[in-house]
Amino acid sequence: MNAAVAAPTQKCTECPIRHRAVCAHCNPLELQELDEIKYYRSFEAGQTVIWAGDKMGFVGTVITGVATLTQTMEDGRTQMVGLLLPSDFVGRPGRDTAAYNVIATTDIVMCCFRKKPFEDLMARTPHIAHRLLEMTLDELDAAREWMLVLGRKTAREKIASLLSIVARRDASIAKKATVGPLVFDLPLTREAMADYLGLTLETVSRQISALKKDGVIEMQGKRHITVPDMGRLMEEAGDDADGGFLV
Amino acid sequence: MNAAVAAPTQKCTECPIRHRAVCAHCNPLELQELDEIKYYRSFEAGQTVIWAGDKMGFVGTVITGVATLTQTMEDGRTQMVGLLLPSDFVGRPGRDTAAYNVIATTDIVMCCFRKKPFEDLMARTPHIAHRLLEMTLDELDAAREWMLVLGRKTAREKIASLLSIVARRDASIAKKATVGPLVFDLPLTREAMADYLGLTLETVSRQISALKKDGVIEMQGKRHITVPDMGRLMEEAGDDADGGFLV
DNA sequence: TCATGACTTTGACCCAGATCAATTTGGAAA
DNA sequence: TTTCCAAATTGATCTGGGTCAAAGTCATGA
Repeated sequence: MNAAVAAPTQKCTECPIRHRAVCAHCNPLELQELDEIKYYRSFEAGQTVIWAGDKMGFVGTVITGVATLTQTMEDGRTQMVGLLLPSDFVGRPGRDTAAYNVIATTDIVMCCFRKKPFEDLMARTPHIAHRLLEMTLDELDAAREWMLVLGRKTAREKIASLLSIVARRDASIAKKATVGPLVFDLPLTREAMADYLGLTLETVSRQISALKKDGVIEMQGKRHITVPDMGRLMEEAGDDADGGFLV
Repeated sequence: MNAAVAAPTQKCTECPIRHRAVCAHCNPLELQELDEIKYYRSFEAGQTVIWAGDKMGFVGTVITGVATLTQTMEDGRTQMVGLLLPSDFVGRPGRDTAAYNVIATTDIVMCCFRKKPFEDLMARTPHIAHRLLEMTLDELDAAREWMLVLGRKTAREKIASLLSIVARRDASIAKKATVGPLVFDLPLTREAMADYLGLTLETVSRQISALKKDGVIEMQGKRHITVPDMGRLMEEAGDDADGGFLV
């Protein structure tokens, strides 16, 4: 039950998130040593956690809520490069300025560690580096999966891919069965979805309407979504139905 | 001079590649212990090093030549998700099947380590995990930079971005000055460039012709390129001229 | 030298998604 | 309850890049 004191190499038993050994219910890095230097910070929806280029004196994980990592070009075009759901790690040991804007899209709570103590502990504790390497490799896989979405999928497939990712992450966390209808809240505005997928918000809106019309999804209000058939949604996303998605 | 025996934490003095502490001239992971278990493999241009899903019993780094990491959808759409230039690492400790197709686009030489001995050594040698974490974080940055290219740049900007990356990597390795004209060979076919950038090969060809016509680049034959003004090229790529690119 | 075939370029046309422009919706505050 | 307004939807039109098709180039080996 008490996942916080599970052996370091053991996966969290509460949250069977694919490819992720830690989750919001656990000590984010599964190490008791870290408990002593952690602290919590919360941010409101819309708040910027940190701007690209700013000094970043901490690392941490998202405990609850959703944040995004974005890049912006001088003319304002922006691309989301990371979607931070509960259990995701933020920050980079060994670098002292943030490379991306980190923005809370819902109210969030983060578990943070000041960078210096964290790095010291990491130097002393080989397991942290292993854990962090594993997490970083998972993130790299997710980024590469996303590159296929950005480079080769149609607008409809892109939307279906995003819904599929959020639905599965949400379902994992909530420990719902993966068969039968799936219900979840979209934690992103249409604009954020557009920035995620390299589209405009109008196209996002149109494609969501189309998926709704075709019965792939049902909506209650603007954010609450029901997926009657997850297999159908994944088919729309252009994925093998057995699910290659790594997020 | 003998970079292979440099202290593990020291950057390679031969190849000042931004964000990368190792290069083709060095022991790929800067650890003498690894010398004892390494072996070399070469592949001819066009050869597949490994298919996605196949068992992968080794990890390694590219020593010379260029390879690519690609993903393919059932209908044949393919997206390159990694460009492996000399010093880049391939393979993932802790996973036994390849996640992507690895294809040699030129003749290549790789320095390999059988996975089991490598993992054993990694468990015993904390520095390897740190080194690998650092490299993986660099790759993640590169992947995210690439996501901006895929999601938000125009075809012309995409081509300029790719040329800019290859030019800089090539220039770094060859230790050329970064001012004045830059000369290099494109190690990719038009089709591979298209798969990198999420374009068609026709669009790639047209945009290269356009950059040539506008004097941004000059070409001798189909692969040999001269960049008279690197700043101009980076401007075309939509980057700040001080160079944000992480590859 | 010529034939071969892979790679590249160029042209003509089309369409998915962008852009511009109104509305409409739904949730929160008064 | 009504008001308000950011977020979302929908329509009309435009265009960058895709698609299909036809040459052009060049390295290779017979």
